[in-house]
Amino acid sequence: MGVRDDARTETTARILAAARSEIAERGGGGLSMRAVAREVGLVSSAIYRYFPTREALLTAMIVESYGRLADALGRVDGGGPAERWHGLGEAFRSWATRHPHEFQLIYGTPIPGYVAPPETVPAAASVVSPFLAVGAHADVQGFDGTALHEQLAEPAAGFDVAPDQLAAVLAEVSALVGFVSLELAGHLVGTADPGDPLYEALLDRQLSTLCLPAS
Amino acid sequence: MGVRDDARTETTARILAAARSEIAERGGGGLSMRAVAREVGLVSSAIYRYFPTREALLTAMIVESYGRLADALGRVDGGGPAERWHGLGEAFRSWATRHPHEFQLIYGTPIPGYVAPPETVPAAASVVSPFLAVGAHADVQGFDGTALHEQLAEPAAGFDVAPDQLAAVLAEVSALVGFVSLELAGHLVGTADPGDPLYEALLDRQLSTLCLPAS
DNA sequence: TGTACATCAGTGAACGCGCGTTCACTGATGTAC
DNA sequence: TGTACATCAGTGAACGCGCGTTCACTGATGTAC
Repeated sequence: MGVRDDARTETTARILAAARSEIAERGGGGLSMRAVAREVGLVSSAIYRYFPTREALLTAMIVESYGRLADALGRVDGGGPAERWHGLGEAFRSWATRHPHEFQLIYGTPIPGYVAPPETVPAAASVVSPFLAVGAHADVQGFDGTALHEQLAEPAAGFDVAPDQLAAVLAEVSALVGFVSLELAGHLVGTADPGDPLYEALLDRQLSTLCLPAS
Repeated sequence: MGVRDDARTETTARILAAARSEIAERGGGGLSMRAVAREVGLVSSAIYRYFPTREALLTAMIVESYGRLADALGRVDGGGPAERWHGLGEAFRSWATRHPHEFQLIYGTPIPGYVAPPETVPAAASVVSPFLAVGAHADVQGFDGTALHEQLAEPAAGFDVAPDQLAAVLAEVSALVGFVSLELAGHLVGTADPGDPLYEALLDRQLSTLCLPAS
């Protein structure tokens, strides 16, 4: 690792940071190679020494965002399954509130013309994983349709949970995504704004749906 | 209503239709005045005789999309509250699947730089209304926190429902939005894809959460 | 250790593109008398 | 009913802008002998 490699690592980091702040201002769809270069203090063409294409930079940002959200979830600890689910739910919304555009980047409207490459798949899974780890303790009722079980048998085995546990976790995580999306977009203004009490109630409802043991 | 007024009405309709097809191809963020003009067969500046600004055209599209979704929900009928909720859920997802970009336009990532004017608020409410009409028959358990009730007392009165009914309906509608968003974005590929069985299970879970009477 | 060559980060100009919006104009439609 | 004027839809040129990406270049860093 000579001077050159150090510089490359550092510049790459600065580009990613600049891209993140660009996304925070204009959203993922508005991410512009030239704007990022400007912010880093490089001439626009220099970016292409690091990311061959806007798509590549976007992919890096998406993977990084999943990672940061997963990290935030990973910091949740202690308590029994019920407390952990609750903690995960809080951490999820709290991260989204602090990084709305990164949240939208991964769970919002797909960016027109951008196709997520396969490397984003495990990154996306790393967010669902902690929820699944807790969901493995759920005594799920009602997610037991035949078609559903057939479809989910294989992926559930891969995650080491029962099919109805996977089904319930997917449904409940999508409920969290929905709530947070609406809240960030201002759809709750005029009714449940701020959203804290309703989100609390939603999490409590999830606990009773999932029949998670406490302590 | 002379020739001039007729022409104006018709051209306005053609512009809206063109804008809708543009949105279907590039999404709301990519809506371009010039592209719409091109599609209608007008010179680009002519659009400004009809919509003074891109914002205004976007607003018209948003209001129209809410209206179309509300219409689709309005076509759901028959049965008791449980069947109607189920029907509304199906109609919601079905409309979103048929008009993904219009769905994203209203429930997806806010368009950078666009601020929704007040006229979009009643349009948005017209989508929640049918769910609330059914939710008024719900025997809701668990959405009864003090803070939540205080916050929702006034809006709930406006909608002629109890605060815990409003809370539960908001939470459950946001769950539908979340599921459909994830599905449209391809987040369920690899697990619950196609999403029909899981969505069915989600609706069934909602029925039992809401304790809606059948028949 | 010193020299010759290869690598590669960053430069600056250029490509071709599309965008929102303004403006002076034309000609057809509408209105008042 | 006919004429004079006002309205307004649509035109075409122009404004100033930002974009992604390519390319030949320079000079500093790295490597082989």
